Amino acid sequence: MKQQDRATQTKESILKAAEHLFAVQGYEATSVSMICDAAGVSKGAFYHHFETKQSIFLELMQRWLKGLDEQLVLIDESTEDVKEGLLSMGEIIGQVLDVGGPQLPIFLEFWSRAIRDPEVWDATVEPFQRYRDFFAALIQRGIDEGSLRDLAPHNTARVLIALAVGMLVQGLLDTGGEDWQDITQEALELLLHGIAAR
Amino acid sequence: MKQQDRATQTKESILKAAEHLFAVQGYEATSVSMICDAAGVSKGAFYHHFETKQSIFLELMQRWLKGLDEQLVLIDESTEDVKEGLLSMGEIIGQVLDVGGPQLPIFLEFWSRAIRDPEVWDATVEPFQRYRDFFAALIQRGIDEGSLRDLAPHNTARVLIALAVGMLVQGLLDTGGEDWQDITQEALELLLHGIAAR
DNA sequence: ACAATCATACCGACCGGTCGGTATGATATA
DNA sequence: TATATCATACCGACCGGTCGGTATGATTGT
Repeated sequence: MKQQDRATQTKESILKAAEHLFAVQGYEATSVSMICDAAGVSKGAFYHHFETKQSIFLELMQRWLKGLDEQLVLIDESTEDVKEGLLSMGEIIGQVLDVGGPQLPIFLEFWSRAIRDPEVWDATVEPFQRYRDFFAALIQRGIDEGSLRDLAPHNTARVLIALAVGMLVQGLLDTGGEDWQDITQEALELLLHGIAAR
Repeated sequence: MKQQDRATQTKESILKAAEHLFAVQGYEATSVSMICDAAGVSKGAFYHHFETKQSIFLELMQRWLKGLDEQLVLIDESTEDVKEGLLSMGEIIGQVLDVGGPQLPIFLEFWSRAIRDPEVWDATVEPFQRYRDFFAALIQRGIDEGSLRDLAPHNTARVLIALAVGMLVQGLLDTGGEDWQDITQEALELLLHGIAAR
């Protein structure tokens, strides 16, 4: 096999092992050695491909958010009706809880880190502000076309994000088998009642 | 001075130092030795009063939640109108962000722990389910007296909690000087528009 | 004397990260 | 094509340091 192929394969197996261990045990509780063992790779290999332990998380986060970004763009393009676009956020949350469920706990860990570490903040929080701006723009569109009340778009977007984040956190911590996608959908409809033009 | 008085004083100074350090640096980043240094106390004293490092956090959490409980009871008693009672949640969030602001980041840290550690879960998450039940009861009251639409009270309560949690998280992570109490108040009014009987 | 309260010294595990060295594929030269 | 040279990928022992926790003795009020 070519040298480069082998290299990327190694790096990929490290990333995969790290992703799994982070999800199951959390970030702090996972040591670099454990990642190496799980990946069947030496510590030297690890530090050949990654500068620090934190850098591997940041790379994982980047990939993860990229997927979210694409979903948002998809919604943006396929959305004619503004209200419908806002409602579709419920689907996203359901998908996020389904697909990325096991890895979501790391977010809590890194949100708390983001408060003190600017590098972590850039990688984990800043993207969410982009999402907020996205929704704010969508809301502005709704106001312009007269389907939404004339509310401050940014604040309203904050409310939407708050709803999403709060639902995610509850979904993580509540052990019961609630269907959070349904609940979120319901909540969005309630909110829309308040936001929609009369 | 009496021996017991001195003992409680020591314990209190340990708690105070821990609370401060946890707030500033986070839980994991704060070592037992640091707490002892800050409290002007030896490690022996620490482990005389607390079984483990985690136990000191649990005690702090208990006290903290007790304060929240009292506020809720206060609202419950002084509330004649259901809608008004729900709106007052906005004030609570504002107060929480004001008073307990510096210590809130620890919540993120322990929510992520709560997912794996049942003891932490009991101390940090279970209380919030009581709050949810509280709001569910309030909503039920509103439905009974006809001021609210006939929606599933538990799910609606979840939405309220989600809003609160989401606002708190954003308040922690957004560096800008937004007035989250105002925004929350606005959000609650929007939601009430959707919930209120027509 | 005796128990509660605290100080000191210390333990063993583990952590993120480094470093000297090697194995192996890529590349240039003849 | 054969060989010398070099760069990349990887190994695994090891380091300084920190951590939560313990064992034991001194002090002090009762």
